[in-house]
Amino acid sequence: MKKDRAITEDKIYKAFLDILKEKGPQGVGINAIAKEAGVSKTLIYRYFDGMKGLLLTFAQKGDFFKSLLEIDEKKDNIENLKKFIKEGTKELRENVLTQEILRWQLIENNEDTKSLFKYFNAQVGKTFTINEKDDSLNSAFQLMIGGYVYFTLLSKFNKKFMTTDLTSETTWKNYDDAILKTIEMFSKL
Amino acid sequence: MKKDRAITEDKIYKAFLDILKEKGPQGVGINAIAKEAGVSKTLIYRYFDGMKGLLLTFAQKGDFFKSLLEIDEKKDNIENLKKFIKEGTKELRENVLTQEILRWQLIENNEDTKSLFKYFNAQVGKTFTINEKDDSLNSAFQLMIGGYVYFTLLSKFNKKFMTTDLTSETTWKNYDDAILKTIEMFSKL
DNA sequence: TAAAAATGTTACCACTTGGTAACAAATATA
DNA sequence: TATATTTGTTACCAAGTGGTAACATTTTTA
Repeated sequence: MKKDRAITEDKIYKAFLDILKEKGPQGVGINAIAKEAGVSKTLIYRYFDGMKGLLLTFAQKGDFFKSLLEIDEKKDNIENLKKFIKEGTKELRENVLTQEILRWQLIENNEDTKSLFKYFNAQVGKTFTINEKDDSLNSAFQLMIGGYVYFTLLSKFNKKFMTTDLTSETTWKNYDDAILKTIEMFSKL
Repeated sequence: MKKDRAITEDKIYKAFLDILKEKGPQGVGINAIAKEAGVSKTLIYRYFDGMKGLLLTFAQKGDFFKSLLEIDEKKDNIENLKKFIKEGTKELRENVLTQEILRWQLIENNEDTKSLFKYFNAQVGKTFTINEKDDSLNSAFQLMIGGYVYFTLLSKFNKKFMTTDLTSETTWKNYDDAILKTIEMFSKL
């Protein structure tokens, strides 16, 4: 049998990502990862120092949130901000990995996840800060982004929120428009 | 030893509520409940038909969300709506049980939780529908409520969101104000 | 009071969890 | 080539999971 540590490490890491994407944070466990990777779990401890190290590697590689970073960073005028919102919300709904990390932060925060959340949130902070001038716009904006995250996560298990269809593309467009409209109104004050 | 089924059922149910409040959805398990109640787990199956029945009982009793129902239902004018928002958000931040059910909906949806979520969401729907007229106000309002829920749940494990302090009372007041302000602006269109 | 029914506990089951020790096989080094 | 070293698997461990069967005790009914 051929032996290659680099390949094995890759198999483990890929298995971790796949499980996180498919089963969410609850599915991520040593046994499950080893099984998915088709490899003995001993190697996860030897090469990654277990779950803790695996999450640290994940955090440092920063495989999440990448496409958002490519968006134009200039958010000083309304036009750029609009574009940023549109791209950002789209990215959020498409990037399952990012969704699962956000979900993760809602259900636990221990020694293992500590590093992951720290790196992730630093990344979010760098990307999502807008203006410090208007305090009420800032709050309104935060709430709406938070709401967008909430409904995105909710849509994994629920097709509807009250009467709103979370599977409909129109719903998300309405959300986008509502954010843009709100920002415009606040800007005209 | 004294034997009384009613008392035992109560101990089990209370234990379930306590665990859900303290440990969240992940802490809720047959063994944990039996231990907390100080009772043999066999009785949970005999009296409640296991987890499934326990959640059904919970759903039907409707111990969640109760204080919100006492708020004046008239939300036709701005003043009443404002009051409703203020009371509603306060209730959300104080009612841990409601928070944990909301959290639960973000991480699973199986045969056991089905009934619970159904009853709970029906209750939410009855309480939170406002106006069907203005579509963009509705979307904006939903997003902000969703954001409020998101940050409330997030605050259990995270003290901050970006630069915002989620433990500060001022933060939540800012959120309240932002919602009210947004509603006012939309109403004046 | 005697029999039947309801209530409760103990002990077990098979399965999964994270974690490690012992060993075998392949690769690198001398 | 001989010997370390690295890579990998198997087999185990203790603890925890949901679930049930067998048994003891108390309460109710006849």
